[in-house]
Amino acid sequence: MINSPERVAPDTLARVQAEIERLGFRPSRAAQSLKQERAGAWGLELNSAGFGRLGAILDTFLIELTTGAAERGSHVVPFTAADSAEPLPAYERLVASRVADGFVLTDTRRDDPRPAWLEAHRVPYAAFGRVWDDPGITSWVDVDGASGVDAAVRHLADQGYERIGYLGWPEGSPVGDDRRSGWVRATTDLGLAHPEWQATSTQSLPAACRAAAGLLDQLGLPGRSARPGRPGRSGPGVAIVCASDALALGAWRVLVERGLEPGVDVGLVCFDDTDIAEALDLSSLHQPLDRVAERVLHLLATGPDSRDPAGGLLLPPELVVRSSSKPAGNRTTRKEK
Amino acid sequence: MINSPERVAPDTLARVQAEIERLGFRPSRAAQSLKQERAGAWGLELNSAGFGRLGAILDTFLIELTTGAAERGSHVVPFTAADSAEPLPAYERLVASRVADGFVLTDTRRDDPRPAWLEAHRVPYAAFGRVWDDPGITSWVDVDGASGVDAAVRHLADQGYERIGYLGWPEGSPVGDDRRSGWVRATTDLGLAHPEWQATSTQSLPAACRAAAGLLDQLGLPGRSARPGRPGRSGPGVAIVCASDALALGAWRVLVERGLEPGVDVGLVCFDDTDIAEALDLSSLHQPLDRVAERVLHLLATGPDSRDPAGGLLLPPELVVRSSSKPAGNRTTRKEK
DNA sequence: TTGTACGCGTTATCAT
DNA sequence: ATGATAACGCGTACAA
Repeated sequence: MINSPERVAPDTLARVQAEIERLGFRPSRAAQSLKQERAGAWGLELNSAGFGRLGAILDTFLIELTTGAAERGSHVVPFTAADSAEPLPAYERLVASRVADGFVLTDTRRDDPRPAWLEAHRVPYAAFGRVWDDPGITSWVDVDGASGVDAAVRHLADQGYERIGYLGWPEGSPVGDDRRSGWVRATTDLGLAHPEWQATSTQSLPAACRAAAGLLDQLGLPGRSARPGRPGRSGPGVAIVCASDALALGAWRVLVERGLEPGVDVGLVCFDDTDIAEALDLSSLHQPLDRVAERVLHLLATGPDSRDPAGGLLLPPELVVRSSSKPAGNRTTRKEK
Repeated sequence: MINSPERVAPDTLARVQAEIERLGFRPSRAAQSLKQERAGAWGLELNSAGFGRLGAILDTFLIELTTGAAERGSHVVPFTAADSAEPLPAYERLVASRVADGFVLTDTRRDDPRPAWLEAHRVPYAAFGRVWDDPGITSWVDVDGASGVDAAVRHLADQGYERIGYLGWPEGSPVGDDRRSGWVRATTDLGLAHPEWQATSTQSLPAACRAAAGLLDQLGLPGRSARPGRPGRSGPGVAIVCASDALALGAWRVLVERGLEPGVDVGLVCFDDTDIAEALDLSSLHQPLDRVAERVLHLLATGPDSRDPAGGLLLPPELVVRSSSKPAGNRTTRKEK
């Protein structure tokens, strides 16, 4: 009766509604789950690695996911795998005890055992991050790193920077290679290609600093000693695009140490738009996590769209322009909060 | 039979176990919840403010909480309040539909409506963060900011720093005032008290930089220009304790801009031990989130301990010593990863 | 249009 | 020691 109000007399409906209000009645989730044979919840594996790699991204994603799920009458159940190298038992438990109807995958990687296992057990899932192992799997959403970096390069070029280098992760990581390819593509298109203007580093700060320092030297940047009077510019504008906020922090540090100001002296754009980017006022590529969450939940609810067998969905990140990509000439005020 | 194996004949038990294995039987969580009239889950409100203020702390806390809950056979159900200023309806919904048996509160604040509401409705809860409004409530765990900062000051004094300033948040926030009191206490105890050696700032970087610069001037620190040859030390060692990693980032920037090296030239210790502290190699006060989570879950499971009516539990943070609090003389190697 | 009865999967109680 | 049964709260199919 509650679930099909149109089949009931108006006055009885009103009477029932009144009682519901009066008693504060809410259906019991457990009883609903039992009857409907579905939990009304999606599992989300929390692995410290994921939080680490994604920086402050995953917590925002969790909020979006939680909010979106609530709008669709579901919950998110976070869980951890005892051994993050062997995540399957944890998934199996949740499925077997029917705590989760399906899963949201994050931190997808090469040789990820989860998609195959979930397919084999006919457990619904949707991934934030491409499913790299099987192009036939389309149940994912990801952020288009290449087009993001491409846009960053074009933005820098628009701002007048001409010598645009790239500070990325060592080759081999799918995400890193994807992002780098955007730099290659855009600099080539713009006639600014210099394949040697790149450096790689892990996420560790000392390594990032070393890599950034080397890259800046390559790009022909004068050290602090060479510019005592701080003249406007010392040649064609130099800029760096970084594959992550952590790398950008290293580059930022080197700039500050050399007495250079991000933006004015060297352009800097990074990926992920975490707290760090905001704190340092760095231009950054912001991932549309709300739309990712929406899409993931949609995939979960409906299954991969059979009309769209082409593949998963690639969402472009949005470039948030801050002072680190504004040359002196282009800005009105400086360092105002 | 499963739940009281001692009341069953050994051979039948074995037979049943074998079938359980063979069939892969797992009790349905929904049916259990229905029968036992408890959800087996604890609600956790996710508000962007909390994630913001706590920095990268809350995501780690969530992992600890999730892991700990799993060990006790429960789950964590994250949820968001549509209007974070009016969180109660969201709590009410979860209670009414019996999705959560109780709640973990974070981001407790003055005039927090949640504890009173939960008490009134006899809903179990435990807070990470003191319940400021009612000293009679003991269902909380918190990190002892005062003793943490106290320890940081003593550590700096041990390392030979003598002029120890404090960079904190504006007065009025309970957490900030608590941390500051540790500085007051320790400097007084050590005979190093200089109430004027403090500055306040919000979490924003420009503000933090301004405050840090002013504080350093007060502490009598020479600028870069005054120490061209970089002599070992230019007077009694200067150090700053910061109320957060964000403030420390501001202080760090000012130091680097002035050509000073954290630790060698100016001691620096901060609170929270987020990625930033680790990245910049800053000594930091690490919150024992695993123990906080343990205790919160314990409180939830047993209710506030009636034998311990004194109040909640205050856990001391652990000082992680990195290069930013090691004067040149005390260190063996520098800047090694 | 309204009422009733069954069953979802467990657990606990009660006879056997 | 074991097997049968009721009830947890809801949704739905079917009867009235």
